[in-house]
Amino acid sequence: MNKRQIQKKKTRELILRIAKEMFIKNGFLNTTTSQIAQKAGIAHGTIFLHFKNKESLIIEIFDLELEEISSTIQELVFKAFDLEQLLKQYLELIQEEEDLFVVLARELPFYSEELRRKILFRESIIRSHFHKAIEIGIRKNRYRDVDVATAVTFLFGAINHYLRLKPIFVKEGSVIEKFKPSIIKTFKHLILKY
Amino acid sequence: MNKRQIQKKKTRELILRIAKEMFIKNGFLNTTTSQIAQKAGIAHGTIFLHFKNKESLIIEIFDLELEEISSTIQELVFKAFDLEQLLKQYLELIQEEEDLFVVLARELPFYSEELRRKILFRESIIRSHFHKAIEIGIRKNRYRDVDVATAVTFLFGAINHYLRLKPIFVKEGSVIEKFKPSIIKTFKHLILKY
DNA sequence: AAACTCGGTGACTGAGTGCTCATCAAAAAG
DNA sequence: CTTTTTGATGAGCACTCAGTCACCGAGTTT
Repeated sequence: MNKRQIQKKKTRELILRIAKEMFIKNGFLNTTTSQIAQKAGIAHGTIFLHFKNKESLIIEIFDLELEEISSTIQELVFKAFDLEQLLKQYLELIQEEEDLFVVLARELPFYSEELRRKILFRESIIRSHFHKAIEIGIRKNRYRDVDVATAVTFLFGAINHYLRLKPIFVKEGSVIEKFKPSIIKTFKHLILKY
Repeated sequence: MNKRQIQKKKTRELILRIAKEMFIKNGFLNTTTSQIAQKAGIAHGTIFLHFKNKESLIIEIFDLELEEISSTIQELVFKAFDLEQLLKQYLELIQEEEDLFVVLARELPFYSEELRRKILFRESIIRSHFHKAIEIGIRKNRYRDVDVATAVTFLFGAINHYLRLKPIFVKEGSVIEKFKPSIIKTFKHLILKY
């Protein structure tokens, strides 16, 4: 790898890093390519030297992210095949660093078919892990015999509902931190036998 | 009221009606003022004769809508002070005609402070009704002693989750209709004693 | 019937967008 | 050292948007 190739790779990675940062902070639609270029300290046109267009830029970022989160969750499920632990660790995971997926999911209806399909695919992966964990609890006779798919929707919906509102409440200084433990506690309470 | 004033009022109402229709269909951000004017058969500039800007247009629509839904829900709670019935009727209500609020909530993070506050206010009204209904169930010893606020979030989250995905699934022809009864059934199952 | 009023018009503005391409300069090749 | 290659540049393109304003003509008043 010569000097030119190294520089090129570096610029490419810089764009990816800055773009991801800004997409997370402001969403996809609210981030302009000019802003990305400006913050990265490169020319506007450089972005389109490395990526066909704005969409293929986020798709690459999303795919990298998907790979990472998939292996993380997979690991998580293997380590803790128990709903409560899984739930707790998942909440910590998405709490720790603002997740690109969560931000993208907010703008879901406005994206291209391709990106939407990818986002829903990621969602289905996470859902399937919760599904499995609940199913096992039922089989072990620890959980009530509920409709698993709907229970997962409740769970997922509550988490997303919280994440959707989080940036607003955080900005307004309201305390919503107790939400995390209470989600775990309540769902446990709801699903455990007596 | 002379001819001119009648015409003016008529035009104003036409704009409100068409705009609401289009905001529901395509969202606020994806509807242009030109589109509204074109569909209403008026000049683009006429809109700004009646409303200061695009935002004050939707705010007026939203306020009218809020008034209507508030009284409807209030009535609903008085008629059926029981969670299952309330839930069922609420789901039917938002199912029947695509709700402006639901559409707006999808774009929530991208709006002005004022509009966001209004949307969250409407949300809090609905939540409080569910809250009340669950609390009563617990007091009557029919429901399990859960954390009510979180239970409402589960419920609300599940409904919103469904509504958020609905337009996508409907477009793709997938069947999601069984979701509505299963949400009621599962929540009832989760919250009822034994 | 003339003068005035005022709601409606739509070409226009200017700020923004994603994206392009002639040009440049530094690195690589000869 | 000279020529060629190539990544980066940024002014500028075509386009979209919300919002403006000089003008028109029907309605109202005198």
